[in-house]
Amino acid sequence: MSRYRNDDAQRYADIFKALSNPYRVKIFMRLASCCIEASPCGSDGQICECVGTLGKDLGIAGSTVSHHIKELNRSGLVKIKRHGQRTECSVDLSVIDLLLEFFKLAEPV
Amino acid sequence: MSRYRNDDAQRYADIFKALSNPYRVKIFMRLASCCIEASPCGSDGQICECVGTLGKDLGIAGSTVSHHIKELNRSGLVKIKRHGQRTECSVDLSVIDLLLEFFKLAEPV
DNA sequence: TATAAATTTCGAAACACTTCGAATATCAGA
DNA sequence: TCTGATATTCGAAGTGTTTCGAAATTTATA
Repeated sequence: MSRYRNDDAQRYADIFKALSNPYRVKIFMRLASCCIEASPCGSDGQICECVGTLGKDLGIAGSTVSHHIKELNRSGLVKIKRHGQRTECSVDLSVIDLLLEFFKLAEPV
Repeated sequence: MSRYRNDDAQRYADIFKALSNPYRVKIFMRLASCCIEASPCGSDGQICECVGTLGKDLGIAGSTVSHHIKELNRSGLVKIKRHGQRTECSVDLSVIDLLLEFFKLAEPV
């Protein structure tokens, strides 16, 4: 067990739970992709999308999209920031690094 | 959305759901770690642990450990193989590679 | 200030997950 | 073949998740 810190299990479980729903995975994919494809749309040059555009192609109610984004935010995967009428969302890269480390530790040296 | 294949969302959600429980994360950590720390204990030289040893420090019923391992297996994260009285478990490295790619795509280039 | 747009909160229904102990199954060795 | 060790399946209770539409909130603009 020593390659990992056993105390971190709950933290990782929370993050993976946030990605355990296909709609949330799609939202995450989209946010992660727009860092490259879209031009910066955030208020401070940070790249993000808002709840409305994220829910557009998902075929679920807006209230459900809002709920899913809140879950992603709670886990730390996604940052949200109100700007005017819109809530802008973006992937938090520090959590991505954490997860990359998590799975790198599972690979043989 | 084009850095990712939208159709893969369900597959990823299934894998992350398998890791959305802290006991399953602990089991995964332990299986991932023993590839280095423990000497090979699998029947064919493959490194693994059995249900009993995995559940030892978890403080939950054996039937629950069995259930969690089945979930990990269903998602493809863990291979299981009956050998004698014991069921040997090991991490499937191809899924680890898949997940490393998933999160690498979320990092800016 | 009044209205419209974007989002969140709320309550409810349906469904899925977690965990246990008891019962059952599988297998090695006496 | 009988026994003990290991593991799985089953049924049940409690809890958590998903989704919706309606209502409320927040903010820009007429």
